[in-house]
This record gives sequence, C-alpha cells and structure tokens, in this order.
Amino acid sequence: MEEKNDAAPEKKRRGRSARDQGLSRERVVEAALALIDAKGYASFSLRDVARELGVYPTAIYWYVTSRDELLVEVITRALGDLVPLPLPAKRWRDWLKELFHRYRSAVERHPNVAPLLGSQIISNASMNPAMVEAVLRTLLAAGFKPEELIHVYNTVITVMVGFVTLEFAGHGADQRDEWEQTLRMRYEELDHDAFPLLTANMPRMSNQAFIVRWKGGTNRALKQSFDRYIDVVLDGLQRQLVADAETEKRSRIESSGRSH
Amino acid sequence: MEEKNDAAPEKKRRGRSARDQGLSRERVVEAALALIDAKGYASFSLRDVARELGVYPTAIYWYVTSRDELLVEVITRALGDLVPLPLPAKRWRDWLKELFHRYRSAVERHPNVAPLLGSQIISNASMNPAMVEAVLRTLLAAGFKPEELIHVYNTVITVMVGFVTLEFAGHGADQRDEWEQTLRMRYEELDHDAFPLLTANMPRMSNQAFIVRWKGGTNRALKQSFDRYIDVVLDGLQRQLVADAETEKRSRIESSGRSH
DNA sequence: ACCTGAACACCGTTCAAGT
DNA sequence: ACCTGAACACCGTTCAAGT
Repeated sequence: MEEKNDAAPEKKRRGRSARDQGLSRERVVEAALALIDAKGYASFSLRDVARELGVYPTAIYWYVTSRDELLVEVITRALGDLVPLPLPAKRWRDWLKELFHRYRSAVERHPNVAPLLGSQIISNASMNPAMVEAVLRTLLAAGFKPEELIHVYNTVITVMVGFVTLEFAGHGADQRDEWEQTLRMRYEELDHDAFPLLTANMPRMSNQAFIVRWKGGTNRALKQSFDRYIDVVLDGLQRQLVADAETEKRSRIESSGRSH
Repeated sequence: MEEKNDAAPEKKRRGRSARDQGLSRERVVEAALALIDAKGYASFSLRDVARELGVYPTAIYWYVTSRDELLVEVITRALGDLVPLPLPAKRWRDWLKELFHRYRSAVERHPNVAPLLGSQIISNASMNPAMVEAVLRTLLAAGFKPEELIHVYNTVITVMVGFVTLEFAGHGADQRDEWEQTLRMRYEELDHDAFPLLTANMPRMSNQAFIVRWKGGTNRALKQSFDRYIDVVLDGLQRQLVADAETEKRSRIESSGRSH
C-alpha cells in the first residue's frame, strides 16, 4: 500500500524533480501518460497526477478543463504522428501497411492507453484531420470510387484500430492477478467431449488467441495474426478494386455497342 | 439534478416494483444493464444499482464479489447467445456472416455497453467457450490448415468485435453535448487548402465515417460500411483458402513427378 | 496569472451488526 | 442466509482566497 493523503502536496521532489520551473499543459500531460504507463488506466486519477507534480489537485484545472480533455491530450501524445510519407499511387497497399504498423507500434509503446481507444469521443478527438486527409488521398489515388470511398475509409480505420485495441486493452499492472486465475481455470477445466477442438488446440491457442487469454504482455503470435489480418484485408480491398474496374470496362463496351 | 443521498434507501418502489420478492443475482444484473442502457456507462455505479433496487449499496455484494464481476455478467446478458445454427461446411462464409450480424445486433440493442467491449478482461470473461469451439469447427471444416487456424481465428474475432466497438462506443446519454460542439467546430473550421479532400467530402462523411463524428445514435452508412467490411474480409479469407489449395496441389504434383 | 485550500457530492469496498 | 449501517479511503470538480 502506498501512502496517499489529501493534505498538503509533498514538497520533496519525486525523482524527476517536478515543479522546477512551474507547471505547464505539456508537463501535466507528460505526467499523466507516465502514470498510465506505470500503473495502468484503471487506477488513473487526476489527484495522482497532482501528487506526482507536487501540487494541489485543483492546480491541474488551470491547464485542462476536465479529466476527459486531459485524456484526449494523453492519447494524442501517445499516438504521435501516424501519417506515413507519401508513396506512388500504385503502392497504396504499402502505404496502408505502414500506417497500420505505425499505429500498432505506438500502442505497443503505451499499451495501457488501449482501453481508451475504444471510447469514441476520446479517440476521435485525439486523431488529427491530417491523417484522415492522407487516407482519403491514398484511397482515391488507388482508384476507389468516390461513392464507395466512405466504406473503404471506414474499413481502413477499423482495421487500424480494432485489432490493436483488442490486443492490448485490459493489461498492465492493474488488478489482473485475480482474473488471471479465474480465466485460466475456466479453460483448464474444459470438458474434452463438449469442446473437442478447443481443448485439442489449447497449447497453440492459450494466451495467443483472442478470448482464450488471461496473461498480459506482448505476444509474438498476435503480432503475426495482425500481419496476416492486414494481408487478408488488403487482398479483399484489391479484389474489389479489380472487380470495379471490370464492371466499368464492361459497361463502357456495352454502351458503346448500343450507340453504334 | 436528481436527488441522491447516502441515507436510507428509498422504500417507495420505483416503477417496476423493485424488491418484491427479495434480491437475486439475476435481478442485480438486470438492473445494472437497464441502468447502463438508460444513462450510459460513464455514470454507472453500484450505488445507483442499489438505489434502483431499493437496498443498501452493500447488499449488492451478497450476489457479486466486485463491480468488475457484475460488469462481466452484464456483458454476458447483453450479448446473449451468439452462435448461429450449424451450416454445411461449404457455407462457412454465411455462417461467419451470421455470427458477425448477431454480435452487431446485440450491441445495437445495448449500445452503451460498447466501451466495455474494449476492455479485454471483461470482454474475454463474458464470451463463452461454445462460441470459440463453433468458430474453430467452422474454420477447420472450411479447409483452413491447423497451423494457420489461430491467425484466421484471431482475424474472425477482431472482425466481429472491432468495428462494432468503434461504431457504438462513446455514445448514449452521457455527457456528449460538450464534446459535440468542440468536435463539430473542429471540422467546420477546417482549411480548404490544407485539407481539400476532407472538406470536399464532408457532406458524405460527417457523422457517417469514423473519427469524423460528433453525433451519437445509429447510422445507416456505418451499417453499410460494416457489411462491406465483412465482405472484404471474407473475400480475403477465401483468396487465402484458394491459394493454399493451389500450392498444396502443386507440391503434390511435383513430388509425384519426382517419384515417377 | 497561477496556485492554495476548503468544500461538495459522489465513488467501491470492508466489516461488524442485526434479523 | 440475507441485508443493514457505519466507516474507510478514495474520486472529479467548483469556487473563493491568496500571492
């Protein structure tokens, strides 16, 4: 147990010498992200941030208007710049692949922010329009039609966010120990007759497949799955591109046939 | 503002006549889900559940050991039975499609639970092994090789969970009004020269595309995107299946060629 | 302008006590 | 067995006051 008190903030600087030249929005955000990295999101509090900075909790409000606004800034900082350098139009697959990898790397560096990525308001506010613009540019250049642009765009964003959220959310130093046992036992005591495939595949699935997980930490199998997942989606998108081009060609031939 | 007090629980039954024949785990979970449906997840508290049931907050602990355990039960109840009826092996695409639609429908009925789906521990604990088993059976029957089963499985789970989490999370009666303004303004004041594609596509994107959203509520464009997304992934998976079958056939021919 | 300090209205959870 | 009742150690946020 740590000593926590509501009284005067500690005047002794903790390690990184807080409050040396006063607070700033930057330093508040930095401290918040550091706390989430260290102790997880579940136990995150503004009061802890204040304690870490050696100030009263209410001092935070001079720099951010609410907890949510602070969290938006934290995610923005954690994600960093996601937009890859421009590539020739034909290399749209490579460009998207790099975008996905950049996003995953960012979350891998700050896995405890993952539970926040599911929360739309916070997630939306922390993504910058430049990224949206760049995705649209890439997709249009690749040849996707304006009418279906929105659906392809939505697919791209889900692919970027969905897997990684699931991969990293709910880990960290939080309280996982109790759940670890419960979940592990649930799968250990599984009936072989009722769940033949699941029990047979337990060695290759446990802690390497979604749902069948109870331990945190990074995991090579999931990284592989992520790459495979990306390839599946890009294959699917390319197939659509080809199909569209063909129907277009066909309809051009038909209409020119009619006109003669 | 509602009247909230820490004193004695209200004895007057609220609407649905709470406490008629005593509490039960079932009734606690039901009340919790009803509260989340009505007021959103952000403001959810055990104490509110107790108030709704007309008991002291601590009475809840006779039926669940913690807030997290209650939330797991809530998700389990909200998701319901996801496993589709068995289909012939060749119809694996239809089976998966129905699984995805069942999941989406469940979350659509209880959109306020969406932020919880990102949190692994809760999400994992609320999904039953029967679903995992059924997915494995379908994928193996479809012809996916045991070595890559885990990656295809992980892809399937992400597709099921990822899009819908993003689609519904962060909505409901919560506190969205303040953010609504902030986000709307951000996109309204966007520079046309710096973001030509985004500004040009605002009419078809605003509140219908991920990130470029500020209003809650269900949305037809996103449902369409979901269906397109599913098709893209299924196309990608089928392509892999075909590619695998071909390399296998080729290697069989080669080896038989060598043996003769 | 920037922070203190007190206060308000909440939380989840523990534990002893009642019936 | 099931719930009350008090208590503990927290929260986010508002607002007046200090410097």
